Amino acid sequence: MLPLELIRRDPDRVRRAAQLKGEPAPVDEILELDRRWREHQTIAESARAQQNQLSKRYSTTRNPADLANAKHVGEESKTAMAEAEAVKRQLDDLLLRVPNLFDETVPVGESEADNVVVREWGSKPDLGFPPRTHYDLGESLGIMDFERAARVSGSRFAFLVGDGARLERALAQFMLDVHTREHGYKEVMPPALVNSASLVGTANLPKFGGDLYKVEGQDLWLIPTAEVPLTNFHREEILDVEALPLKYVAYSHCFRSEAGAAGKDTRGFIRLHHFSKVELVKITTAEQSMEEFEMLLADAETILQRLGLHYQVMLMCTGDMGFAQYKKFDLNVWCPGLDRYLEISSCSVFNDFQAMRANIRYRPSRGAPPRFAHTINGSGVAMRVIDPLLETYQRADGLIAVPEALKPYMGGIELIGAR
RNA sequence: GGGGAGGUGGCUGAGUGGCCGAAAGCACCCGCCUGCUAAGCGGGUAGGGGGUGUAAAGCUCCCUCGGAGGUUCGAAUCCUCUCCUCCCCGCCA
Repeated sequence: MLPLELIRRDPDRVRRAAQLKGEPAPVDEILELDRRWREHQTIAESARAQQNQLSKRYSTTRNPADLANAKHVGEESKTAMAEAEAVKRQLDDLLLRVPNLFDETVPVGESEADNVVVREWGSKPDLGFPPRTHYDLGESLGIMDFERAARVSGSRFAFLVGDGARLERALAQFMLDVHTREHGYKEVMPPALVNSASLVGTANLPKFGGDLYKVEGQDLWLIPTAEVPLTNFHREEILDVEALPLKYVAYSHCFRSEAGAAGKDTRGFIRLHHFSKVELVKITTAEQSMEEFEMLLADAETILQRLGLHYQVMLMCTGDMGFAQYKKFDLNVWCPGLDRYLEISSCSVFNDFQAMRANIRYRPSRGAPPRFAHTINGSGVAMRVIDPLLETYQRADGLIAVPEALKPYMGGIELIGAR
């Protein structure tokens, strides 16, 4: 969230940022509630101060008049305090609904049409035959099964079978190895269920609960991404500045109910209720965060480069970047069969927006007051990288060549789908 | 799931109704002392919020001893609920 102090001092800046992001921001209500909260709090606290004084005096004098007065102002303070707390609760709830500001380098725009390609790597492959889609290939090779998944679970689920399942395992292993051995991330196996406080921390709640699966009757939710447990790993902590940046990588399963998304990307291994990915999370100082963000993006790109997949780096515009993000890049990988780019990674920096919600701080130097950390995350990368991989490495005979980087992880096989 | 013991500051740990935002120790910081270091001596060091202040500092008030309620003029301390940790038993991948 944004500091209340900032909203007080420069409400226009907050309003403008929200407007350019296409998000509502209850700035006027907040200012009014803030005024009322402070008013009630002042009354309550001065009554309380009187009560403390009288109580203290009574403890030595045992004067019945002090006791009576203490009781009286005690009641006054209780009433005013209740009022102040009620207002504060409303205020806090609204504060959680104010979108983040954005970096000055973010292009202003309304939709994905205004996003900017900042660089490309590789080029569209020329297969020399009409390319097939990954789901066509996957089903005919028997490595993806959507029909049975629909029967077992419902629409938008998938089975990976045989070499397909092995490919997922190989990719996870490969990505984790690169990030832990070469990029210095610490591997984590996080819980897939988290409580609502964690989801508030990463800003999935209170606004986006509809996208999540919740366990009935319990304060537990299935994670939509490992970002949630990884970022909240240090919730309510004051970190040692020497330990920063903290870098974590996790392979996890992700669950999204994707409300309202019906009709788009209904075919293929694309928009599933349950998928997996490798996620990168960093916790840094304010000074380091932009540099660490660029490095995290490069770490994610490394995976695509090693896999030999053509991609573009897309800088998201204000209208397409989301509620919590301060700046965001997508990595879009070319899919010859789908004949379009598919988002395989999304890398974001949040500044202190999440850290304020999750209360993650560090002490810049000994004796200095704690400051909120900056958080960064990105997919490194999503398992649906399988899609461009199948489509890029398909052969005219319908089999899939195993990319060099994955060969050590695929048990020596050269071709996927060969009997 | 059943029975028992606990959750206090950066850490260890005392505190069972007011003199406690909290002893003592460790760690850390400043100073003294010492040829240097160590030891010793003196002092300091929790977080959040309101008011005041151009701001930093300062001054002042309030809150916080896992969390939420309650009793009381007054709660770390008493009561209720809840979460978490540890030990024993049961069950289990």
